[in-house]
Amino acid sequence: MVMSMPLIVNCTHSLAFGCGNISVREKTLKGTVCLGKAGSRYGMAVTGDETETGTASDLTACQLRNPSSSLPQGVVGASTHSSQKPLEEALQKRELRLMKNREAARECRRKKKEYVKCLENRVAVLENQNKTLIEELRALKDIYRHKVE
DNA sequence: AGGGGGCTCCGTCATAACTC
DNA sequence: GAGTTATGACGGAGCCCCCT
Repeated sequence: MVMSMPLIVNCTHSLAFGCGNISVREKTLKGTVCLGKAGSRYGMAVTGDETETGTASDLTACQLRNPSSSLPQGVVGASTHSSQKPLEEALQKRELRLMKNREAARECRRKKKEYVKCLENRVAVLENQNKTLIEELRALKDIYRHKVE
């Protein structure tokens, strides 16, 4: 995407996804572009300057997916030398967290879809406007040409 | 029929950003 | 600073289409 100026698109459904600047935050393992929270949390941004940072994304998928690392503190190995209660509590806490995150992910995807649809609509509107303006310009040029002749 | 590729959706993880 | 929320990345599952 090449944009010299951030294109602000007024979109009633923009919600968390503003239409600001999109910057390439980092290069990932798959080589996909990460739409970072560069401008602000509530803005997608498009700028010319790309940065490449060494973050957790530089790790392998396996390194990132150590299952035990995601367990609440105290869960790993807790069963070996403590009663069952803290373990159960921790597992419950984890379940709750996963459930909340599941919901959050759903909502986030819904908003993103809505945002994309909104942008597509905006593109259609602008294309129509552009066509109309071109027509208008052509007509005015015609009128002018006839006048000078 | 079945297998491969592309697409979409979902759950999970990691982490930045936010809140208290 | 700890806890919470939002979101990109990733991998798996299911579906569809096309080719053999």
